[in-house]
Order: sequence, then structure tokens, then C-alpha cells
Amino acid sequence: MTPLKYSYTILLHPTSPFNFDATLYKPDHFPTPDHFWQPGTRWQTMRWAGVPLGLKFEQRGTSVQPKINLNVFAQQQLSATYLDGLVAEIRYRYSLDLDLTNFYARFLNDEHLGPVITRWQGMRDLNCNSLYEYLIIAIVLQNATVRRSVTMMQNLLENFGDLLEYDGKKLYCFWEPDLIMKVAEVDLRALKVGYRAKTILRVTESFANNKISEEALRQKPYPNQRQALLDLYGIGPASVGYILSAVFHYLDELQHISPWEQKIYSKLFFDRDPNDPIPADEMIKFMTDHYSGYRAIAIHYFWEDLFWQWKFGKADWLNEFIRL
DNA sequence: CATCAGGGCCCTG
DNA sequence: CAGGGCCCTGAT
Repeated sequence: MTPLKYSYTILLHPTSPFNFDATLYKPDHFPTPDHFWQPGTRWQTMRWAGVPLGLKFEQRGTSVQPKINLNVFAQQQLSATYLDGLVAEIRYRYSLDLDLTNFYARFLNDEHLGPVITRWQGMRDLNCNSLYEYLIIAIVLQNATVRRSVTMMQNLLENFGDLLEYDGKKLYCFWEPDLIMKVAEVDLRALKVGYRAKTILRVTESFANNKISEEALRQKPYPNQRQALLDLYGIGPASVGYILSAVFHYLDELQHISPWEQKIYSKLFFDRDPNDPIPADEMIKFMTDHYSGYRAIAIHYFWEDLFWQWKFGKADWLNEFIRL
């Protein structure tokens, strides 16, 4: 275990309005031991430029004049230049500069989306991870129930991650791709990841060998990004959809609806029996007709609204389809 | 006890 | 372009 002795305090100013808890906590994300949330505070590990860090985000200011008190914990001193780069990255990952004015203006009076926007005004999507890390998460999600995904992610973090101790919390930080490169496939399989072991190795290899670079990919146009992701072994349309919306922040991403989402959407958007779902292409057409330009963020608002209800026991029908 | 599908994707025909 | 196979696990 690594204690993080040094700490730095930085005041962040997100764009207004900002909903701290709805942005920094997502009841639909499966729990991983790299973060901890309580109202008004999120602890989150992060590896940036090879340095394992402990982050603590605290709510300050108001929704209209929002501030975030960010504490950065590290085992060594951090330079001002390093911290500047880190803050820029955090602003990008956590969508702190996102301007949803047009989205709100267009849909505030929408019969269905309007009330949801009113409830969650200032909420953004959340991605705390690098592209590489998110790919690992996407891989453990594939063809598994949530409970299994949780186990797989825990096993991986416990074996390859760094356990950090800071601010009274003990949390794992993701590993560097180079570390997994030295691991044999059988050893990965021993962690109950199954055939995903091969995928994890091949994706890791692409990063370790610089065949793909997140920094470079961010500068490319959308079709190239999509293709580069699909070119990764074991990464298909479902994973790519999550990554384009979450990691690259495409607010209109909607090319693929997987069966489990299709079931939930059927009830959520069409009040239909989830086990007799609307065809996916029909759903995409519906979303395009209603929310074009903002399909992903619109769905996110509905989705989070539903999962907050579920968290407080108000949408028990979901249990059957989440299988935590 | 056996069988099966799960928050996909690859590969083959 | 359809469909079998894949690691494992919990549900049935």
C-alpha cells in the first residue's frame, strides 16, 4: 500500500449551471474500488503521466455559481506544470467546460425531456478514466452479468493496480499498460476473466506499442476515431458506442442499442413490456426524430433519472434487467 | 445434478 | 450476413 503524503489544493470553476452530485455520481455505473462517493464529495484515483494520484472533489459554491475544491494527493511533490496539465485533463474528462445551454433551450418545453431537465439541470456525463482504462472496463462488461463484471474488475485492480491510501481512504489506481504486457494469458484467466484475457492482452499491446494513442485520437475526426476503436481486437459496436459518448464526449452518439438496453428503453420510452421490446432500429429512428444532435445526452438524462429512482427503491422492475 | 444465458465479439461458411 | 463458440457464474 502506498500512502500519499503530499497534497495540493486547487479551486475549479465549472460552467454554470452545475449539478455536483448528479455529475460526480452515477447510480447506473457498476461499483469499482477506485472511487468512493458521498453527497458533496467524490474520492477518485487517477494515473496521469505515469504518476498514481488520489483525487478528492468537494462541492462548493452553488448550482448557478459552482466551484469544486479539488485536492490532489501524491507520493511525491508535483510541479506547477504537472498540475496545470492535470487540471486541463480533469476539465476534459469531467466535462467541466461543457455548455448545455442549447440543449436546455431546445428541450426545456419537451413534454418528456423537459421535466427531466428541470430535475437534473446542470448534470453532465461522467468519465474519470483514460481511454485505455475505459476499454478495460468495456471488456469486462462484455457478455457478463454485472456481478461478474464487478468481480473481474476487482480481481484486475487487486492484482495489477496500486493500492493508494489518502484522506482516510484506501483505493486502487489503474495500472500502466506496460505492466500487463508482462503477464501470461493463463495468469489473467486465473482471475476469472475467461476468454477476455486475450482481448485484454491484445488491447493492452496496442497501447504499449503505441499503435493507438488517446492524445492523437482526440485530434482526429469522428469517423477515424470510430474506426480506430473498432480496429482494436475484441472491441465492437457496443463498446465503441460507450467510448465515443463517455470518453470522447459525443453528445449525439447513438449507432447501437444492445439487447439489455433495448429492453429497458422499451419500458422507459414506450411503456412497453421489456421482454417484448421495440426493434432497435425503430428506437434509433425515434430518438433521431426527437433528439437529433443530442441523442446521447438526452438518453443520459432519462437514464440517470430512472436510475436515481431505482437507487431509492422506486423502480424495482429494473432489478430483473440489471442483475447486480 | 444439468442446462442456459449473460451490460459482445470473432471467425467461419 | 447468420450463427456457433467462447470463460465463467448464478439462476432455474
